[in-house]
Amino acid sequence: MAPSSVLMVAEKPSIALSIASVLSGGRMFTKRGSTEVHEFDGTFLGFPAHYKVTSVIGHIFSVDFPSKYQDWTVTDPTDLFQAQIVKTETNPKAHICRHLSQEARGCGHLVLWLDCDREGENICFEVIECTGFRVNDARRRVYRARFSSVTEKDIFKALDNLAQPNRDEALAVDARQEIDLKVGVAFTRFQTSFFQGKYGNLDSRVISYGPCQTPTLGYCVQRYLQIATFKPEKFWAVQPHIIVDGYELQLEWERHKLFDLDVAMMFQKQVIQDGILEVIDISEKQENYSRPPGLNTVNLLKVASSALGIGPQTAMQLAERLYTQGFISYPRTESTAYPSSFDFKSTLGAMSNNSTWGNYVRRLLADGYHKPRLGTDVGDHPPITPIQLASENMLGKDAWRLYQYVCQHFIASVSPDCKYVRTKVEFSVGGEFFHCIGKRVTVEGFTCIMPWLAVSEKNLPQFTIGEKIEVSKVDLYEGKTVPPDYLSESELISLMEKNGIGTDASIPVHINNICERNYVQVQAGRRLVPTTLGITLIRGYQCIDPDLCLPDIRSFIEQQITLIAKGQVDHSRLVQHVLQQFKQKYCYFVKQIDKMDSLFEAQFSQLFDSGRVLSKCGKCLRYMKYISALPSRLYCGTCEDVYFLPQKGTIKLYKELTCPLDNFELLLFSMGGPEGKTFPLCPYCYNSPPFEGIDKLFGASESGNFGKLGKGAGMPCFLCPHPTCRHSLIAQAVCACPECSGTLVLDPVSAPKWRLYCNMCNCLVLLPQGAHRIATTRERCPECDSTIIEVDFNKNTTPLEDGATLHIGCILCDDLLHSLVEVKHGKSFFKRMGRGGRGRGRGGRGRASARRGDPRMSFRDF
DNA sequence: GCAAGGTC
Repeated sequence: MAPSSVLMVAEKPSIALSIASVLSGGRMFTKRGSTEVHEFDGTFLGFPAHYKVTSVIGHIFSVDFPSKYQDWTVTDPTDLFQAQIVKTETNPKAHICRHLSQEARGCGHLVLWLDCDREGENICFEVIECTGFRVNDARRRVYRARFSSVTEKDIFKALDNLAQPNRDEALAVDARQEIDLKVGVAFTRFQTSFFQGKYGNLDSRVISYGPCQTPTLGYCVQRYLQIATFKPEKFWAVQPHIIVDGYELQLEWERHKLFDLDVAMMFQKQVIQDGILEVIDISEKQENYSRPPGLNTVNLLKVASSALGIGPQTAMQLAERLYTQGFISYPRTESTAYPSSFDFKSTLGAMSNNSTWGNYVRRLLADGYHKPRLGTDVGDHPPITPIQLASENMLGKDAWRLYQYVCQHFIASVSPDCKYVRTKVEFSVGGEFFHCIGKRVTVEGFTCIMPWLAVSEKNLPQFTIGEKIEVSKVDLYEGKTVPPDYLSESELISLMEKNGIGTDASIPVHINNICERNYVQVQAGRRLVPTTLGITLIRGYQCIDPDLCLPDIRSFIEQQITLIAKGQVDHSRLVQHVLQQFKQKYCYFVKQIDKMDSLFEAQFSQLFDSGRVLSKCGKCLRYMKYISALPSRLYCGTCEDVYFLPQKGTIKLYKELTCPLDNFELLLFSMGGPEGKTFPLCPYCYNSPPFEGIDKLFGASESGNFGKLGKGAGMPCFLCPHPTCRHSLIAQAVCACPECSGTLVLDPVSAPKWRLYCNMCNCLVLLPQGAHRIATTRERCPECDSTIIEVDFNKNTTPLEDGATLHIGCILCDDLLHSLVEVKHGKSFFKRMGRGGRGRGRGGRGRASARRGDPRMSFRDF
């Protein structure tokens, strides 16, 4: 009987490799593919079997709305709460689903080695779906391997105790995905649409909302508000000094400080009047300063931010690289407990050849390293440890600093605790009590390797109980309470972890998000300072519905979906119930948005306060202002009208020319880059096309760039069918586009690099270069109906005989003109034009399908 | 254009 095939799937390629290496004893064949497949023969459940071990790369699918909900202008966000959702491949190019389906063919068993958490359980079912296995199929069985580390012992143990995937846990993740998507997208679309373009200096592409990012921002703003509303208070402290063995010693007051000057002065007077201190108690205490447990992601990120000045996003990227290069272990883990099988000796051995800590490590190995602290084992991955020794020039500066910390932390975790003796001497004088504290280190322990954590020693002179000492002076210290500093990134990470906002992998993403959305800025010492936009948003939520920005919103969702995970409630009933609650909150928020808007009004300038004057309004003939903040637009302060403009380019006045239809001054818009189009437009027509159906007639709504710009239909002059205006399509069109159903029009300001561009796609045709002037005429070519153009060559470079400069003809049918034009598409040549080209490349793809409804001849006929 | 979660 042929051995049956077993397909095993892990969450990432590295785990697949580890599992295959263990099960095959290193004798396997590795096949490339979407992800690697490791094959070998062995026994499975007591029978001979052929193994194939492969992996996914995280989630295979992610959720989104169907396309009919994708257009912001037609979808009411309220409808999103009841919308269908679809799962699509997260990374279609990776073809993971196809890969799994192919590998599963002919396999009689599927073993799921996904990470043992809820997300992993969810991915199990994604894998099952792709492979075509069914959970309760007696002929093709599905098994779940449960493992807490990728060690030989654990892998074999898991294989001997195969279980079933847990659908409830997977459904809990489905629920979270749907709730996060619907709530996040609904709020984001609404507030973006509401505020975007309303205020002049509100510069934001999208004003996002999310159950993780918004509470994260909330923490930063909360601290900001504490600082902003802080009222400093004066306080006073009595500070007696004594001189012992020639050294002056300042004593601390048992009352610490008082906020009443008169009372503090009264105590000072009492101490001065007495003038003699009595030692009333001396106590010594052994203090233990614990070595750290194993390093997990969150702690690495905190140290990276606070001590190394490396932000979480960058720190994770560096750690990821160190991991793939084999210098450190897997960097995404919550666990701080080392697996029982961890080989401390060899890891320490690897560390012993370093010049900074090598000596220490060798001593540790010789004297016997310490058992690490217990830590917590979440069952995901072992703590982050070094794997092999690296040097600075192997890694680069920041990667080296991060790596160095991983090494130091590891060594510290198996070092002795630091121990010191704390001495407290207490005094009384004038009925008041004072003390001083000394510290003497007895065992440096792990602080040798983490010197920045060293206990600072303080020596005290010898005192005896009952001893009387003269007070040398009594100061009254005056201080002022100070506000806290802005929230540090490291503090924020702690808060997020504690309150269950995000995970070790996603915490850096959320922090990055609120930076990118312009809600906070990272300032010196990696402290997060909220921007006006960030503050105004949070204050707005606080006015309307504080729940929206509180951390509880995340824990609420988590706690609800946990009911699904435990099988206590039905998945879809719970999702409907939670969404109903959020929908109510959403509707209330929409109803109350004026409250938030009034805060925006106070913080952001109205449109008429900002912008520079650019062009004249055709209605009132006064100048309008150009507002460059996105989305860029014109604002007429007199008419109080807004005219949206094409985005992502530069705009200027076009020679004070005006539109014959509405008298608005024309503008010239240039898209970026050397091959970007430049075209004229009338601000009024651009927003309100004068001829019905114009956008549809010319396909502008599908042409990508123009139909969707700003909030108008987006009709520049090159789409305008005005019969006599010299800027219209009718006047500037030359011939059909060789690439699409558009029309090539003359770029009126392209001299001396004259060119035609397509009014629909990005096809570009270069005209005779260096010509003095090129213009369209009203004549048509009798052969192909293209517009006859007039070229006035430069007299020094004219190709015409006898030094003549003026030539009139059709660029398709006139031999001379045709030999001087060149088709460009984006940055590369794609087609050889005409008969006589001078060494231009041949080949390229075939032409586009037949013209639709454009009577003019095309390039095809050459 | 939008969320949060996995991994690269």
